[in-house]
Amino acid sequence: MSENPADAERSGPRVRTDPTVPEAEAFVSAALDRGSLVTLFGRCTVEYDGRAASELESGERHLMLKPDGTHLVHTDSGQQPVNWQPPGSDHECRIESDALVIESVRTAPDERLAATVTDVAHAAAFDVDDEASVDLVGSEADLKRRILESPGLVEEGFTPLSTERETPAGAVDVYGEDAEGRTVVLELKRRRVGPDAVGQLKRYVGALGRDLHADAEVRGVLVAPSVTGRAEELLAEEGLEFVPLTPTG
Amino acid sequence: MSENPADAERSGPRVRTDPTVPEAEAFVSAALDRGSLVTLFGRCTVEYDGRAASELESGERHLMLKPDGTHLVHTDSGQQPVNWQPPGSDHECRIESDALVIESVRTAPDERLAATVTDVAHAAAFDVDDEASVDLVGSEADLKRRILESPGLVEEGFTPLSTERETPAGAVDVYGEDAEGRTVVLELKRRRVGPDAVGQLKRYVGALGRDLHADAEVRGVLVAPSVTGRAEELLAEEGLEFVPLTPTG
DNA sequence: ATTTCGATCTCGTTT
DNA sequence: AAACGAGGTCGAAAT
Repeated sequence: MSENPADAERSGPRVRTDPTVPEAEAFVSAALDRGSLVTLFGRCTVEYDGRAASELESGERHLMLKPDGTHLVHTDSGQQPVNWQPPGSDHECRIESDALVIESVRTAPDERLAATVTDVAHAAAFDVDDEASVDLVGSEADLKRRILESPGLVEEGFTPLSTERETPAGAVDVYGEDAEGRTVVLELKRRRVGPDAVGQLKRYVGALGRDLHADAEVRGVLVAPSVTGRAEELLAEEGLEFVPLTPTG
Repeated sequence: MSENPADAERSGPRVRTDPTVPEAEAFVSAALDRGSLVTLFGRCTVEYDGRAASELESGERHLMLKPDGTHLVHTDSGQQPVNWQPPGSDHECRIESDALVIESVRTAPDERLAATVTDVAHAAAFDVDDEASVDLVGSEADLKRRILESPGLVEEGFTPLSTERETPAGAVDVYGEDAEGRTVVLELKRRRVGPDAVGQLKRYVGALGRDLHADAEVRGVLVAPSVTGRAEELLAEEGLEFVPLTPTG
């Protein structure tokens, strides 16, 4: 297919509605070569093989092909794509048995997604200009910042000494000492936590206890907005503590 | 905006290229009322407030509005949307200061995503017909099936007794006994595992030990394709075992 | 390249 | 509604 004159003139999106399969193949192929973001809507089957394997029978779906290799297959419900291929893949498209096959492949791990589109209802190609990146507030990093600025929020007399303290069990979130000079390990979570975080904290406390003198007392404190019932039991069982605190004031 | 005659005739997607903001507002509003899947491409800013809070400065992005309330904002890279709103939200669109504002709101938790589109390059609405669901192979459920069919894969003489065994720490993946009649707890993972899975297994073994007689010996076995170094250390430290096995033969 | 852990994790299941 | 764990988790930082 030769370049559509209407496309050459404009700088905006290129669009085809109800193209034939050969038209769609030429359109998508050219758009991928140009490094555009490509979207398609139509009836297709989808096959995945790699870390697992999956089959998706014929239905209408929305496909998105990103220039970084991402391939997303969306239905009309759910936040997550029904099928996908991660960034780093190579997109290829071809015609096979009168259908448009779009295949995205990557290595390490070896995996492959193939969408076979029998009816293309719509195709579009966008050249994306986006320099901005998202500015987020309310993460665990914000909780850490809040504690370092106001250590008294954890408890009267708490003094942070390090946020990079390495242990054989990994790096602890915040390492410091209390008013009596006892070692304190903080495990931070931005939201309500379950038993997993208690396990993590326990590993840090144990590893740090072995790292220091045998007679050293190490306190473990979980800092989060709240804890579940099971996590509370585990905390008591392990002699660990909890301080309620949110990432934002 | 009155219904475009070309739209009424066709059953396929409805499309607008380079609409004015009022045209786009009417188009999106009608499509949302119809329960269509709506996509837009254009220059916008995005604001989120809820579980956290974020700002995204002006740039070109792809928006997807699903009839279930999902709102996805994609850039030209990355598998994940740069901003989003989960299913269960209500979409609303309006004009504000010559821009198209699309806001998706939900409660429990209270959160809100608003995209302010200053230039609409493309808008489309699709009525999705998709009955099929994905058929996946290679999950943890497949690994469990494989073990129940061939318990000898775990070890000679292993006998599964239950896959629903409840403990105070939750339900164990597989509960059984070895050739000597000792209780065995299996924790299954479909892929290479880190320290978290060891912690999980340890909780089950501990809970089951307390549940049974005080003198009962409970073996804990992690079944997965492989383990990381730190997980291996933890296994040894806790007296737990590892059996290499993949979900698929 | 691998390991580790956070995430506005999402999603399903069960209580 | 809350809790709990899986996920083809993804993504980023550290090693």
